[in-house]
Amino acid sequence: MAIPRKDHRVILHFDYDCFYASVFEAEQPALKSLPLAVQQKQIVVTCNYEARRRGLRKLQLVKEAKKICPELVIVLGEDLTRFRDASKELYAFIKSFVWSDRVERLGFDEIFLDVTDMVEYNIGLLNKNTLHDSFFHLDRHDPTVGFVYNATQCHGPTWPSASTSASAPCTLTTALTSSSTSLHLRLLVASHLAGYMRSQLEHQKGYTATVGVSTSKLLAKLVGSVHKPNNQTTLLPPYEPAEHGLGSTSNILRFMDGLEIRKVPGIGYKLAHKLRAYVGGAAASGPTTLSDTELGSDTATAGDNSEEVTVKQIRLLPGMGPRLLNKILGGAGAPKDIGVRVWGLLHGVDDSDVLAGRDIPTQISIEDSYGKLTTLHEVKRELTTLTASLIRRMRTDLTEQNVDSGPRFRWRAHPKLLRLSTRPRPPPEADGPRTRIWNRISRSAALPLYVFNIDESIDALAEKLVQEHLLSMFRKLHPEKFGWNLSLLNIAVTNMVESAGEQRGSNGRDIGKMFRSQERVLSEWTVNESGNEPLANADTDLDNHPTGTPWEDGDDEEEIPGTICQTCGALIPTFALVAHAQYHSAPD
DNA sequence: GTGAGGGAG
DNA sequence: CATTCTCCCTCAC
Repeated sequence: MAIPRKDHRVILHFDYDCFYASVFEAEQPALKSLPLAVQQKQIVVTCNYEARRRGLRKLQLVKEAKKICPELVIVLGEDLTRFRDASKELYAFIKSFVWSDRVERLGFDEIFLDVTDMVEYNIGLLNKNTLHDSFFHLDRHDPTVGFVYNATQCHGPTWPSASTSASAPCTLTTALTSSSTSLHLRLLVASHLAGYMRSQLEHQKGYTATVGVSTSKLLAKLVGSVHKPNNQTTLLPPYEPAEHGLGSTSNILRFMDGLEIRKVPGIGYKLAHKLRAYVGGAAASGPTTLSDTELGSDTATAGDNSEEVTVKQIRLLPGMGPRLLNKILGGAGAPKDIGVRVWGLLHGVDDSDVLAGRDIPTQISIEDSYGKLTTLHEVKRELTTLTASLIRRMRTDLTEQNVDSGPRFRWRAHPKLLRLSTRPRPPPEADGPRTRIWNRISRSAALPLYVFNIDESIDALAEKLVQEHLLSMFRKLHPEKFGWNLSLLNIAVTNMVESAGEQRGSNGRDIGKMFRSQERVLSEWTVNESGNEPLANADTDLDNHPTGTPWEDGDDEEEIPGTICQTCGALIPTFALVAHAQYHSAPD
């Protein structure tokens, strides 16, 4: 069995252009020609390119935005439902092109695809004599499905750009035998797939995307952003210095070197700040002056430190390497391997796989921010509103309709934990050089089972959850009777335990089937009075269960004595109650 | 297991 | 500076 080589992977990164604004434009096409901004609270979270042409930027205050562009059309985007729905729809659309299950969503508006198998298959079918008139096969089993393309050149822009004479253009003029050319061909073929998918996305769904083509998530994402919006970029070989003769350098390094460190995914605000501080402070004295005390001081370099620092500058610092990066970036709470990881990132190294999308999230949370939230009465009202939204979300994202005539809904997963977070507003005059930003604080507790009762109204459940759990959690967070001033409330459910159904991975289907038949067994017991086997037996006898079930052919809905399960909403016959409760109790 | 904190869009 | 409203992961305890 061949071991798949990481540097042979072909990865695409899709990034929908100004996604929130595009969702509104797709709903109301008349908006496309107007400057459009999406508002959350006092912030413009994103705006379309009409608005950007007039000088608007992301994350600007609405006040400033209006001043810059008085004719700006502003829509409210605090409710994320429409964005979540559009994101899911586009994800399913993109996924339908891809053969492997390696299609990973990042946030609402980005997708990574591993298209190695599609590219290899299509390279195998190329005819060297008619490359200019090739056919890209999108279906292994139906040779009529696909599109024609010119396999003698890349589709769309490249990095370095085709016009720069220094590097080989993205064409197939060289021998087909060198390793560089084989990578070249893979990326070239992938660029055509990317172009085709972008046009399908635009014409069938009305969304444009910016796409990157390379061999890792890191590189595909970074190179994609070279040509924005509504375009694509392929990072050309050579990817190894040795590949292209003496004196040449890897395009990976040349590309990475030009980037500002903050642009590199994995180097966030904090790490970039530490790196810039080191460049600014250690330039004169060198690496030996770096002491532990110096590293702990956040304020030593306050004020300045906003200078642009590139990957190259960091890489070429005296003594730079994983060890020094560990000293600069390590410390309390930092990952142990931070030095090696960042050193890899600076060199464009990223071995992480494109993960198959999960269909159950690890966490669901709802939050709102407030200008004034100071009384218990207000808090209780807001908690109730948020909780109702959260339960609504749990129902849409964690349940599915049953196919048969058992209970109408079944929970696909049960969160075990409830968490309440708040963010106290920083006291107005606690300033000076020691100003600490107050982050969120949180408390968690077991999530009571009654929230899973589908038959209870959402408002009633929300009221109950606030009264019986969230208020006491709030008191733990804020023991003082008053005097607090909150800028944010967040309620989350976490620690999902999947009840049954789809799992990830190659044999996940079989495991899924097994659990599904367990579900079927349970459902049968809710309607089948004649069954007398103990449920525990059904557990160990899944495979022998008859395929025909009593109610699948008949449409009879008989009235059966029993109890509605507080956990899954199923009607449980009295004799099965104990076993059913055991089924719900979480495995350790 | 809990809560803080850093990363992402 | 974070700001919005999320989601994911790792760390010290």
